[in-house]
Amino acid sequence: MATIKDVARLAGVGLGTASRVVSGKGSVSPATLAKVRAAIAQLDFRPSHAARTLLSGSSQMIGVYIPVLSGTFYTPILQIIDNELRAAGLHMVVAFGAGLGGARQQAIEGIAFLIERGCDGLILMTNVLQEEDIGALRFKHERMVVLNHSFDTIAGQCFTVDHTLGGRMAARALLDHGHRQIAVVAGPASLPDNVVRVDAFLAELRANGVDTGQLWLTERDFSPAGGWSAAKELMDSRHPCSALFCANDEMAVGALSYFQEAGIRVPHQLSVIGYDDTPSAEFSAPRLTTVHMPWREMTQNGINALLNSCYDLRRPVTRGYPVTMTLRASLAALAAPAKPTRRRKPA
Amino acid sequence: MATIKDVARLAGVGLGTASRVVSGKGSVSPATLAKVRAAIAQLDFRPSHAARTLLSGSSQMIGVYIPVLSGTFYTPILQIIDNELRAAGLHMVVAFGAGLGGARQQAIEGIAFLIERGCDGLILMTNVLQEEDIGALRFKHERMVVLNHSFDTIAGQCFTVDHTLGGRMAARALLDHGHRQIAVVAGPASLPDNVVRVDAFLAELRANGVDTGQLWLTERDFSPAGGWSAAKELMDSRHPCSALFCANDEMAVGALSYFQEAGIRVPHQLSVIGYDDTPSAEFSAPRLTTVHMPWREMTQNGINALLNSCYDLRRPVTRGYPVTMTLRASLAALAAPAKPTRRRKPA
DNA sequence: ACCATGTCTGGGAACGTTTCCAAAAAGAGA
DNA sequence: TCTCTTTTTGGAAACGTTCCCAGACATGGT
Repeated sequence: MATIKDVARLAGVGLGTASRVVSGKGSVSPATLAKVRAAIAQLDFRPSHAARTLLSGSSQMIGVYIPVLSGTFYTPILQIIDNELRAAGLHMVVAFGAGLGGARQQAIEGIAFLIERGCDGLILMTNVLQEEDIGALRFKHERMVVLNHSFDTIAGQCFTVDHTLGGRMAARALLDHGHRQIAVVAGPASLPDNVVRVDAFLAELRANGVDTGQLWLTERDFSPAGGWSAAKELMDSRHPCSALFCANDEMAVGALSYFQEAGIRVPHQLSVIGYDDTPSAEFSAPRLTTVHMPWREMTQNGINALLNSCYDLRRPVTRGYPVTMTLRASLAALAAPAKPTRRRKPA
Repeated sequence: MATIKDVARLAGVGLGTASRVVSGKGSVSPATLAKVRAAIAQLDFRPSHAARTLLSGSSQMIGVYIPVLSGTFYTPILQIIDNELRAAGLHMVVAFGAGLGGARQQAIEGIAFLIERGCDGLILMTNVLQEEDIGALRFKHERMVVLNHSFDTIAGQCFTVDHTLGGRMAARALLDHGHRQIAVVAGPASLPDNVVRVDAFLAELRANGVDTGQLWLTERDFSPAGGWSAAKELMDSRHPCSALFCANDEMAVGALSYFQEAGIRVPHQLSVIGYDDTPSAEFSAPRLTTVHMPWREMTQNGINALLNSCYDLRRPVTRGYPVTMTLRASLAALAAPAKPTRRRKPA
């Protein structure tokens, strides 16, 4: 790889002059400019990123931690981040959870990797860290934002969507369509964002006179396989219900797969709604009605806040983003509200 | 951030000694070792990656280029790469296609970014580059492998799966289940790997006496939306057929979504098979029969070859990986082979 | 001719490591 | 005690950049 010294030598100029041409700062005579440009082209010179980072202390790199790459939840957000950062002339480095330890240990290690790599700022998507981890982290690396989870100690650097509103809207959508016998597949009880949405969902049902005490509810791990097994368990239980709320789209997709297999017709026999509005909801069979969470707005504002703190910018940062419902075929109005839904035994 | 100078000063030793402790190379007396270790812990010292890279010329980083992050195709492969690299003590940096230019321009830019970043080696997943781009690239950066596509000029650095066999197996699966009236949704004609699998599929049908001249075939862009619209077009055409082959799983999932919507029962009225065996196939409705391509084997061998060339290793590299069928509910045997399938008009 | 005011240029210093090399210290054998 | 080896140590050099400073050179006003 050619260095700037080679460029300077070939162009017959000094180091400083060559550097001025490369960086575009400082004045250079037109004749020299042309000479150096030619040398750069001839040698296919590209400045060493490592050297620049070492000298300037800034890597122009933002690190992103996500727990897993698979699934349909994180990748769209990653895509948004990458686009925004590129537009700002920055680059994204991603770390995933990996290794032997538990989710918390993986997160700590992944984040350590990003710091070590010299990232100017960090974007963290994890809800398994404890406040104390954040405390230790803040000591090492101040410039970071957290997406989709709020840590009390750094609430100002956390950007979340309104899961209370999301849960409530899911309930409203079902109630508005006449459903009152509703089953729920919740996510892990250890994840605060899951708890918030499910609690809000149940609260809204109660506020409308639904007895949530006798409602069928189970907990799964946010995976399609979990949704599938939960759906099977629900059907096997023969618990009467006309609608199913899944706390994320992936579980809803898994549930739809089971219902098709079992011969349960969605939405005619059973309505299903999801949560998140990930790409997997758009072409499921049937297409999934789901709570559209403002991931894009959350992400963009988080990035803006981070860049402000990293590079002394004044990008606008707002909080509180609208939650909407994406209505698709998996939700239908209950024709006869009072009568329990008839269901077939799985084929 | 503390530097090794701070460590040396705090421990009361010279720079070289501190460095020896950090890198673990060279002999240090037990007493000094303890002192330096303590200083490192106290200052929470972490060696600067940039400085190491600058000095050694090796970044311990492997760059991966993929065209898009969304969808279910690339992420599992990315996950495999990340796991393998971590196990080897290396790190992965990913670049996606982004920006204004076409796919080819995006790939060139993304790869340029990876080179600039100082990656020791490159893993490229793209079939839009031309041989001449590879030629230009090879001039700049020799250490690279290409996955899922073969460039003649660097065939030894390309790792692919056998799409001829894959296409043939898809055909065999349908023929074995009695299907002879088969529709096809191909991928983009510009992508060689698509062409190979579809040609092999058709060839196998012909070899078994199916007249592929009058077979219904359309071309889409590998997306679920494309699969959906192709399925609709097929139904609207009222072309008689008992099975549909989609050239990838994403299109198959989109097609399944349409069939559900239109009231076409899969597999009873129409069998559907996909290609790739991505995670999206596992919990579709119905679950998708698909050609399981050996992505893991391909990826691992590609990584091995790359690491051999980057770090003078002797990891085993093989070629030619088994292709299998993953049989799921979307494929059923044709009960009455001679009789055309009855179909309803979409609701 | 002289000085003031620019514009342009070249090279040293610094960034944080590791890798040398030489020197100091410590044993070991006589 | 002296010499010869071995272990341990400290610091200079280098990696490729950018920034700064000083100097060269031109321009223009007196």
